[in-house]
Amino acid sequence: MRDLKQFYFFENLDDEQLALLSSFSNKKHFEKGSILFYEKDEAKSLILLIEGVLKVYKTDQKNNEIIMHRFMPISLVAEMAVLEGILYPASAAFESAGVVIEIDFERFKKEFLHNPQMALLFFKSLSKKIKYLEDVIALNIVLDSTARLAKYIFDKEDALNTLKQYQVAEHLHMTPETLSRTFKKLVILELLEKDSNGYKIKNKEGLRVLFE
Amino acid sequence: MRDLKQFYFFENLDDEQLALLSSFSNKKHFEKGSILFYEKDEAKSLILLIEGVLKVYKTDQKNNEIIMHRFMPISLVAEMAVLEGILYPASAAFESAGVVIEIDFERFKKEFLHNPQMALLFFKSLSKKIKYLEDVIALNIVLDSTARLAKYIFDKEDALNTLKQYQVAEHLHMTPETLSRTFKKLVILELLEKDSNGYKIKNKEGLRVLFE
DNA sequence: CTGGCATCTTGATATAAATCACAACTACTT
DNA sequence: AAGTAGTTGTGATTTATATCAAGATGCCAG
Repeated sequence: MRDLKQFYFFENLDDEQLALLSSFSNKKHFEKGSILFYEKDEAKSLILLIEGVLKVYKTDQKNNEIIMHRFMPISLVAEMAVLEGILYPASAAFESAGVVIEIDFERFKKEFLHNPQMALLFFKSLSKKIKYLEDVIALNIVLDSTARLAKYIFDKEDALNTLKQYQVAEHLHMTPETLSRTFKKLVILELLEKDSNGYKIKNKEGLRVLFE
Repeated sequence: MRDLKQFYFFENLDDEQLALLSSFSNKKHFEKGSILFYEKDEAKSLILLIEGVLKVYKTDQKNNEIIMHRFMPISLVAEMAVLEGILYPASAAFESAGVVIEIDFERFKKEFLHNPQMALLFFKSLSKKIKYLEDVIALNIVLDSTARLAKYIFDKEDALNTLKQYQVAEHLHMTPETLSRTFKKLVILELLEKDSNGYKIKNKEGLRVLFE
């Protein structure tokens, strides 16, 4: 119940509502690499990611993973499947240890959907995701790899060295080799510098020029 | 009011509710090329596209248009801005004559958000858009231009020659030159044939092989 | 029907990024 | 401390697609 409250989604619920919600919610822990759901599994619950990094991906015929979405806490994951009552269109796996809360959707619908405040929160969560996807499109289809990396660094200044480079490469839809070369290029341009902890921004406005 | 009812979104409303909704809704007609809203305009209404083709785009420093989204009827457009109460993050223009219904969001929120059925419809509409965007990502980032065109043709068999080729090229994020060459390739592979009305599918399952 | 503008096609060239191959570095594990 | 697996860096090569430049086709207006 405390876990539910920490999620901005539910912060406006009173204790009674929270207790009700807890009665059909379920907290689960996962290890790095474990699968949250597989493509074509049935979707019965709303899933809130509250800890860890979760990737949603498909595999093509050559067994390449296509990462559709990478979720950080706190997010609502793959709500489409539950809302539409269809099977999961992709698989989800943890890239770190993680924790989720599963909320039984039938009960949720019955008990909470009439609450306008709740509905509005839900809308916002979805539209946030829409914005995220639109950004992914703008980032990946329009910009070249240097610009993509520059924008990525610019946006995540603080969290710059939290992902492995090959994960960043996946996220930016380029190969690790290209990423490595692109980092080097930005160092040569004196926009970044590299020390024992990884890369650090040296000239933030210079980065901006590359993608705007 | 009849216009509202035709939108699947509202088909479950009774007459009283529809009348109420009409009282703060507004139907507007637009000519080809006209602007529905500009980037940084204030968003006060929900916008339903009920006729025509609407593009949502940004322009970069070189004045290239980046098309974020192309809407066909019947869609809910750019709801994020209203939901979050922020300025439009992109501009929208009609590529054909068009009709929209604008619904005052404040009133909508007050009158309808407590209706669970309505809320659920709203959710579905948003999640439909999420799915669309995920498809755009899967289509454009992962597939090469031949596969993109094959999938496009496969999905729109009937509406194959409704857009100009340069519009299709935009949609598939390739140049008209590349599109032309790719069409030719598919004809050589005997998956398509070309007659006076344009291209026609000759081997549909053959097309599928290219993108699956 | 004819000139003129849009669009589409085709060819030649340039370029960004993927791929392939392997070397260098890092961080665990026993 | 050495060995192994996982990660990152580098060079050489290939590939897909964009770009540049012209020509061909279609299509409307007078």
